[in-house]
Amino acid sequence: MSRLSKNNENFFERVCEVTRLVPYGRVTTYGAIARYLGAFRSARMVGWALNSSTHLDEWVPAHRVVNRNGLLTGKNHFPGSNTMQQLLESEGIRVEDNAVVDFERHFWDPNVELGASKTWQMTE
DNA sequence: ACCATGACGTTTC
DNA sequence: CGAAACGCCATGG
Repeated sequence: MSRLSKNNENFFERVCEVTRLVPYGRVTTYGAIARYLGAFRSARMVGWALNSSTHLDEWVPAHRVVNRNGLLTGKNHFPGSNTMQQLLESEGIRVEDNAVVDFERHFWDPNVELGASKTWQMTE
């Protein structure tokens, strides 16, 4: 956290908040969170924020956040060897080869679930 | 101030 | 359909 601009702090906090809102047994993607925060182009920053959140005292279900392919790309950053996978499996999510099985079924999009889809036509 | 890196995503070959 | 390159934005050296 050192020298984080106000804007960054806001972004960081929102990322943690949204991640905490992910229901039990569900997963979301970095892109979905980024889009929900209005920074679709900064999907990488979501991972950056979550990475920083790991050292926070507040528990953040970062294991429920995967990349667009449903791959547990961040599992390498969790303590232990496959903590992320174990956490997901303990929630009823089946993981195979570092990828979430039936990813679409477990996918939880904040833009849809939170009903903030008013910013849909932002593409054009 | 510049270059290299990263828990991503999309486009191009 | 699979791999590579590019783009984004912030951090670290």
